[in-house]
Amino acid sequence: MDYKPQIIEDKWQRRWAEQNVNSLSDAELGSANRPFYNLMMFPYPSAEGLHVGNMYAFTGADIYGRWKRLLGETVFEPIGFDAFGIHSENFALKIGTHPMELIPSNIRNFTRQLTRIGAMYDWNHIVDTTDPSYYRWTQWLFLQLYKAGLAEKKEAAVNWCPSCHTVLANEQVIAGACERCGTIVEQRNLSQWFFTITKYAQRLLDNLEWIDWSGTTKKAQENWIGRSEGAEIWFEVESPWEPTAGSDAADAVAEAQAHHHEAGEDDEYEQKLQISVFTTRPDTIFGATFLVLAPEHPVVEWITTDARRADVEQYRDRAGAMDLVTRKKTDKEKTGVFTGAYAVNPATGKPIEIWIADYVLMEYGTGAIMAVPGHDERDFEFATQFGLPIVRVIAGSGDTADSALSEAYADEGVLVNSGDFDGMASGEAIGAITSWLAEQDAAEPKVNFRLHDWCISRQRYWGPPIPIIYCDACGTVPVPEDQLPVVLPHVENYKPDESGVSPLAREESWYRVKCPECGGDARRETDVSDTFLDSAWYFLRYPSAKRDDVPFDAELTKKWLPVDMYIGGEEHAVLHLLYSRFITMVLHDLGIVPFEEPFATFRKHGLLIKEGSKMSKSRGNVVIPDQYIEEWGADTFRTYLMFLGPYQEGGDFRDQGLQGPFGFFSRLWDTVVPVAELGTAQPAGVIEQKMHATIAKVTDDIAGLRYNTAIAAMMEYLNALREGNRAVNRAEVEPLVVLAAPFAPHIAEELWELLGHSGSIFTGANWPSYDASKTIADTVEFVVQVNGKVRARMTMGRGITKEDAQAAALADDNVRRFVDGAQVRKVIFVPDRLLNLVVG
RNA sequence: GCGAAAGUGGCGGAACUGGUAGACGCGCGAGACUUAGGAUCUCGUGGGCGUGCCCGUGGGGGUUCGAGUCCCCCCUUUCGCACCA
Repeated sequence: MDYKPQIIEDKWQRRWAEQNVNSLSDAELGSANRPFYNLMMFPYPSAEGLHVGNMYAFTGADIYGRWKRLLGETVFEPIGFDAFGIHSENFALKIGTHPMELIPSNIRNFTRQLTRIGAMYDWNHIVDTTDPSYYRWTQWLFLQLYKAGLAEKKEAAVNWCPSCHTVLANEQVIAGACERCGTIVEQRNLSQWFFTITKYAQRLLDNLEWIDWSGTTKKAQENWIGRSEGAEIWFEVESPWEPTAGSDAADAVAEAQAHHHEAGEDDEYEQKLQISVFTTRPDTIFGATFLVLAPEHPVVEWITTDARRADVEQYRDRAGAMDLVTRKKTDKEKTGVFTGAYAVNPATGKPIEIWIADYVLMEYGTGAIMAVPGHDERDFEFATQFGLPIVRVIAGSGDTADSALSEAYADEGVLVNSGDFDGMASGEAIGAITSWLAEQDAAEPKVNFRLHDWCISRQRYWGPPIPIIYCDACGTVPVPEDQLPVVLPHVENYKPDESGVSPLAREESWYRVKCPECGGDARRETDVSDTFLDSAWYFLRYPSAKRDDVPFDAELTKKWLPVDMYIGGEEHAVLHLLYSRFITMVLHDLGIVPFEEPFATFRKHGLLIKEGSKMSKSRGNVVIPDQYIEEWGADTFRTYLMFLGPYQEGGDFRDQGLQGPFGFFSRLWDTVVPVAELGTAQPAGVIEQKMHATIAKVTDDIAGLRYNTAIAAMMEYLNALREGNRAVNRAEVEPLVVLAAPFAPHIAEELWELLGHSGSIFTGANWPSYDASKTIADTVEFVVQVNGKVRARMTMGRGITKEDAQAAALADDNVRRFVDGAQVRKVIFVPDRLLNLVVG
């Protein structure tokens, strides 16, 4: 009887489904004593089907879950579909099938594939983000944030493809062009909904200290949040300058005045406009020889002089037409124009020119910088280009106050040309100058974050409608919670157009509604929300997937969350994983969930490559799991994926490699089948030690996700069992079947049954235990070195003394060749390992 | 540019707090069984020659009785962020 994986796998997959082996009933969910929530990142159900990358992630997570289950924990391992979003919609447009038909068929295909890979998913607790019973609660979530003042609508620059008539995400713009049609993308200002995640920046950063996540993932979040400390400094715009009464400019001045009055200033500052800048280097302020504003900075139109207005307008138009990706390219030449206006450097009291340039971004800091060309590379380049003054205010070692600058000196040093601060170290001067300016009410210490507010609105069709109604009388009105979901209507023409609004804005019968407050005529928000909002809370939904009265049941949430183990790709380090943390933190603050971090443990898995190169459709080297599973069986395929490299680092997929695990399972089969007839016996002496050591190693390796070495250890053990053609007994082989079960569940089930057990190995077996004292062999291979070089290896009893070892070593002919005639100066003895004789 | 990780046989990869480099597997070589099997089983497999030695973990220094592992400098690759002030 040969090993026939396809027959076995079919049998057990059928049985698991029929007997509900892998799903938890609601009663079990509610009563579990040792709940373990084992989560993997739910897939986007693409039309291409399950990718080997998905399977790699899922298999690694499934092994962990199955192992926990064999350890006696109640493991909840759900799966779902992240099916809304631009990818699905674009693909639907391309092939001309409506997403409402395409997605369900993709999901059916994924379900088939996910069953075939042999993961123990709880098919009774599926989540599909496009199901109204799910997105109803996504909309509910939006309303909670709205009510908490964390959702607001404001104008923002977005990428717009004039050919596809749509907004594009930054990732969809390749070298300034639309990824689909190649048209050059423009910037448009559209009114967008934002979640103010920036209010949580510091906490999101602080909690990274204690959550148990892969280090690289934490680092990526830390960089993305991008905290920088420095100062905000105010530069007065020089008179003569007067705002027109009632203008925005006048309001801005009034605001500045209020600020000064608050600070107890007298009226000296009346009628003055100030431009605030953020800098991490206030120590260089004496070298700030001009200001640069982002072209779209609101102050620009008020301060520009008549003589310069034409040039300024032209430059602003050009910058505005440029797409965001090209604009942010670092290697392009610096451009900019002078506004004609001057500001006063608060440190030197001297007037400096105010320029606009596209290298200054409105979205970071205050949208304006003090340019210090002597000590900032970009400012240096700009000043050189336009002949602006460059002053040295920091001296590095060997520099004097007058040393010429051939390039920006951005390092620390000693202050020069800085008035009373000359001679101070730059590090110290940061604080000293900030305080000095603060006394004059010209600056304050400031922490700035790179993180932006999360723009969640999309002018698209395939997403959950944002549950907001606009009423002329009442303004912005949230849809009452009892009227959720706002169902996404089936729209024939869901193609985005030139208008800059969602296709839903063409559905008058849908967007015309009565105001929930006054009953008057009103209009729905026609934008839908970002897919990342769907995935920012799905893990909360799984245990309560079947509830339609609440988004998540309080008791179940308390019992099962935070997620115990979350495994996923590093590509989501900053988006999904950050948004989920933010949403959870908000829900915590609103008293809705009792924890503020959603994932107690997160481990990233590595990336798979194929025969040394990246997998891609264009290379045609994408591994499709189905073919391999059909050929080799799911057990072999799963095990090979885990064997080809360290799980957290990824590895190189080579077709020939499948032979290894397949041979292992064939030999395991050949070894166990004859044993099934025999009774239980004690493991043989030599085998017993190896068995305990193997159980210890496999257990430890799985816990650390070192699956490749766990598999190697099982192979070694099987090789030891088969060595010398001895009779193998049941006590030697049964633990191995259980060790292999997380990796190869089907063959493990079959062998378990052949060994005379009834029911599933996952409910019937216990993870084998080991006796630590039995993991150690009685003899060791002992090494003798002379001057650090190995001269002999000898088998010794464990615990041999230094004296005995030395005597044995000196009795060895080869050792003697190197020792005789020389003086032994030193003897190094490492118990049970080696003896090093230092001679000379 | 900033941040992170990694460079080990023909290949994928092992190697605990410094202590036998190359576990396990692929591939390859020889043999056994036998004859269309992607088999199975035994033995071998880092390189070099003088067959017990020499050389070997990206390169160069250093610490040490002993370095893949620790320290310094350099090179290369991959990934993330990037005109972030």
